[in-house]
Amino acid sequence: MSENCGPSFHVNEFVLSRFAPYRIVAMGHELSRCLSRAYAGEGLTIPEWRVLATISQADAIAARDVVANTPMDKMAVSRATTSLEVKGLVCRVTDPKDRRVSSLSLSVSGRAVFERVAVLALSFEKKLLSALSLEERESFDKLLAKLERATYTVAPESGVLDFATEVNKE
Amino acid sequence: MSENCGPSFHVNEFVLSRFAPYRIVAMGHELSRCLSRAYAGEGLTIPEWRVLATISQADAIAARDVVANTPMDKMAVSRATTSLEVKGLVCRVTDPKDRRVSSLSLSVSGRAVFERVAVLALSFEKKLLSALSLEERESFDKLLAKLERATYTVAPESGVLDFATEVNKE
DNA sequence: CACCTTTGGTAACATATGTTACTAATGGCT
DNA sequence: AGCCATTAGTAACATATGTTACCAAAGGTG
Repeated sequence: MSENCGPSFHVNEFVLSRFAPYRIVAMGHELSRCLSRAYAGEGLTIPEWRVLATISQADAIAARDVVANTPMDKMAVSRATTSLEVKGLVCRVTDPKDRRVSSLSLSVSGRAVFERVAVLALSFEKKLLSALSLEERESFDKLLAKLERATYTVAPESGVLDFATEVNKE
Repeated sequence: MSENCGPSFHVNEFVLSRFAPYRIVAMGHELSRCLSRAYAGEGLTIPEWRVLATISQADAIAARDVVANTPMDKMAVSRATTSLEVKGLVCRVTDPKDRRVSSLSLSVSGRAVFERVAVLALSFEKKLLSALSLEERESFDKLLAKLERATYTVAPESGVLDFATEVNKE
């Protein structure tokens, strides 16, 4: 009781509604839900839309690069890709140079679907950001970028922020 | 082709990595993953931790109020509450005034678990926000609050932002 | 006080997501 | 070439999450 030199804050400080990570997660959840209306109309699921949108950013892209550029593991990408292929929205071609990788590209109808959804998505973003002034928008963009950098500055291989060290050390 | 007076932006504007809602969702996903390490050590799942944290904010609270204050539907809350009760971390008592509602409160060990996790969570938040200066932190807080208001300013009963109207109108 | 409506919560089912292995293809390395 | 380590992707299983329908308790309203 006299050796009380642990973490410097008291638990009473914890108020869920003011806890930044929670607020971001909760908002992300709600945004996701709102946005899903845009692609649900096209019969797309969230991972399908993410894969579609990621492929759209290039002429062709390997599945592993989709994994590297989205918050999805390779299984999720694999599943979404398969169903997109079944729907005829993406073409999957085995790369002759390295027959392990499959090169993904949008079909004509895939690009059409993407464009219709993209228009809705941009409209949504516009409406959301209209809550901020131009300067505020720029400011938010910068702050978000800084936090992204902090978030993705990962511990060696665990792929996660190592926050326990600060607490556990004597 | 000559009547091209649709939405004012072109699809080429859509770049996933600059799409604000996506960035927020992706960051939320990563934060969630990082944070889960804090309560995984206590054997808690994400919804369990949310319920625990929400109950901790009051002496006792009805399950429906947990639903109202978290991004979870009532089924998710029900399940998490049941398992927390099984683990002896929360007490569920039927309200004698209205026997439909169950009043939830933390047990002694439940509070202990909460406090241990809360310390880790606060430490994590501190580390995350250390990427920002004090002024930046205040600024981010305000901007986030504005966006939250915009996000949760819902369409009548759908509970979602009504962004389609802007697009569909002639 | 019956009757209909609303509300809090759960059961049971369907779907989605995460995990662990496994296969196939490749790239060194000796 | 022969062998081991690595990589891309998937199958099969276990969990988790979402949906629908349901029950039991309240709250009105005639």
